[in-house]
Amino acid sequence: MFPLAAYASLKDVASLAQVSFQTAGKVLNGTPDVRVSTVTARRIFAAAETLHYRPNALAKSLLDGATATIGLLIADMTDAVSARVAVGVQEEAARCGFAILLASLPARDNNAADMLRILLERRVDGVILESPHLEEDHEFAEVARSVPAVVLQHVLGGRVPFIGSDDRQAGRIATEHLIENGHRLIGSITGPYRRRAVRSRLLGYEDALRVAGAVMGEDLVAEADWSAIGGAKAVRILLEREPRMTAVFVHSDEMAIGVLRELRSLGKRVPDDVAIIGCDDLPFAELLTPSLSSVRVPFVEIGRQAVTALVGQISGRAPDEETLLPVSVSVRESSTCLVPGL
Amino acid sequence: MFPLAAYASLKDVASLAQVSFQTAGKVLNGTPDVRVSTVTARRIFAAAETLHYRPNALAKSLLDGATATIGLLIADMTDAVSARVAVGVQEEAARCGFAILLASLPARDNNAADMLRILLERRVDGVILESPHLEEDHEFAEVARSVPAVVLQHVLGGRVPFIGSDDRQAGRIATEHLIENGHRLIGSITGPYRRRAVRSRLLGYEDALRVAGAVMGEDLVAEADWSAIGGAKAVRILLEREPRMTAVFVHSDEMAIGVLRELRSLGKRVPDDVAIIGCDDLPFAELLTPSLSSVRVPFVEIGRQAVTALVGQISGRAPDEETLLPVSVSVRESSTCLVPGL
DNA sequence: TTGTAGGCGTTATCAC
DNA sequence: GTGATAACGCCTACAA
Repeated sequence: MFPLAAYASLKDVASLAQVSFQTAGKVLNGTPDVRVSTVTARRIFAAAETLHYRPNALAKSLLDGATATIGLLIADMTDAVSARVAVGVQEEAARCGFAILLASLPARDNNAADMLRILLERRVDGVILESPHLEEDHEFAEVARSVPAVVLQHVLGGRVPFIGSDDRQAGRIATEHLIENGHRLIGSITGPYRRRAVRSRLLGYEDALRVAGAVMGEDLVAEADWSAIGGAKAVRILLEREPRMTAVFVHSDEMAIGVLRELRSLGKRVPDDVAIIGCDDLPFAELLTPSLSSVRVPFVEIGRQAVTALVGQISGRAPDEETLLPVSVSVRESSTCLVPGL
Repeated sequence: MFPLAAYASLKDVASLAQVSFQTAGKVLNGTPDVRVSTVTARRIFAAAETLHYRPNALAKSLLDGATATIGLLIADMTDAVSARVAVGVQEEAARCGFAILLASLPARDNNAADMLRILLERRVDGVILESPHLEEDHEFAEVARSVPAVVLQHVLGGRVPFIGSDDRQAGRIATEHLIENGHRLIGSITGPYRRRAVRSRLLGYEDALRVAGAVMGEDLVAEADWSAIGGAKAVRILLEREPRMTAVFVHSDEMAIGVLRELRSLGKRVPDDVAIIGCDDLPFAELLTPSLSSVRVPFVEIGRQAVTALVGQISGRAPDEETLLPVSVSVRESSTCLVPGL
């Protein structure tokens, strides 16, 4: 309960052990050429023990210019996706001996610059940037390029190593899954078009439709805002435009919640009347009724690989410009007719 | 994309601006007695700009013995509860100008000591400790007492400021809610007894039963392990012991998922045959079918207040020994008969 | 108006 | 075997 000033220093230890602080340092670090009498050494260890001595990493960092700390900028930790990424980052960082300096930026105030300042002033060895809404921010991209960094969403001008999931594949396999279940008139409820991931998923969706010779058209696509309410509105619009639609690929599980609710209140059964597949495969997907099929995105793994790439980069290895992790389909009730053969 | 060594220092700025580094420092810090010619000042600012100068917080910390950084030890960020606490911590810390150094400890290896070492060596000004499974760890408690700290679960020997929710009240109001809905034979599915929060909730449950003159007894209580599967097993045991039981207070939403499933597979309707109320009120509670009533615990607020208390403590204010935040009941379908008057 | 001196806790190098 | 010196980047107090 005593203030930081009470952290013991090497000098405190040394004076208690009655040696010079350099000797104390050598002994405590196990320096190879420790030609110190066993008695002295024991005295030093004892002193360190009683004073709860802990080396001051700040001083060390000042010397060798590295902090063994990674800055993690996360858009919103409440968000299940961000939280999962953070877990992966933390796990792998711990394994590599790196600490995590955390900064998150509630969308309300656009204080990304402030947050980055906090990280950079503390001399993090590199940063991992997860902040979708800054995808089009010039200054943000500039900073990302000025420091060892890995981004989890594309950044204006590129030239920063990117780790993410294969969004085009996500759109494709989701749609293929619906096609395999006999659907031909398949809609899509997307996130905001300005997000690159959204456009990629849309491309994948179209890939699958084209290959299958299924119906395509603007009427079948509705843009929403990632929210459940947005999803609900979008599905209503789609059904007005194309009442015969029998399946929908929704770009996020969150929006899919709204879709399921809206369909229920419209008297449509899922999956019998309309099949649904979401995207992200968050834990709650299997808790919904009907349970929600979804494209599994390996968020934790993305976090882990971001650290791997960043640590590599910090130690001088040239990083890959882009790493795309594969996704898969988690099949559940919302996309599979309970009466097969239909 | 260049290494940390490339961070510009005050000296770099000074030599580019052709002044001594002390002058540069004064100008950039806006020191009150800046009697520097406007031209010189402008030169210095320009130099700082082109070099992307950022003060080195490490060096500053070395001088004044404070890092404006809080260590956050979180049991498991995957856990929705921990994640919410982290959000509150991050929010409030940002507001107070503190950074967060994150350490989490996957239960598997008991490396709490390692994690704390990482934080302490980096000279955090204080720590916030959320690690339920260390509630009975002596060494852990010892460390918590040796540094400005706030704990989010009780700690062996006490004497560390605690912030949490009023668990006894949680047990009481959950049970009262069931009683008000006409139930007399009310079971409880708890977390592990060794957890203090569990024992408190149990006390609150008994308080409510006693006041109402409702049935009490060991047969009505089953201990589980926080998991959905554990919840499922527990409810089956309770019903074997007391088939007439009409309501259950479950100590976590996670366990309540298992309870809902088990009841469904036993052919029991919720809430008509058995009413359920969970605890935590995580976002998924309202997504379940039937939607789950739950005791709302203000996790984000707990995180915020932990920071407030810690920052106070760091700046010398004596902290409260214990702060208990009030909880409330979120009423949903699982605990309220759709046919009122029954 | 600008520059100098000393020190924060370390470690590396080198001398006794 | 042990200790002195210098350096990392910054700040405060003081001298020119």
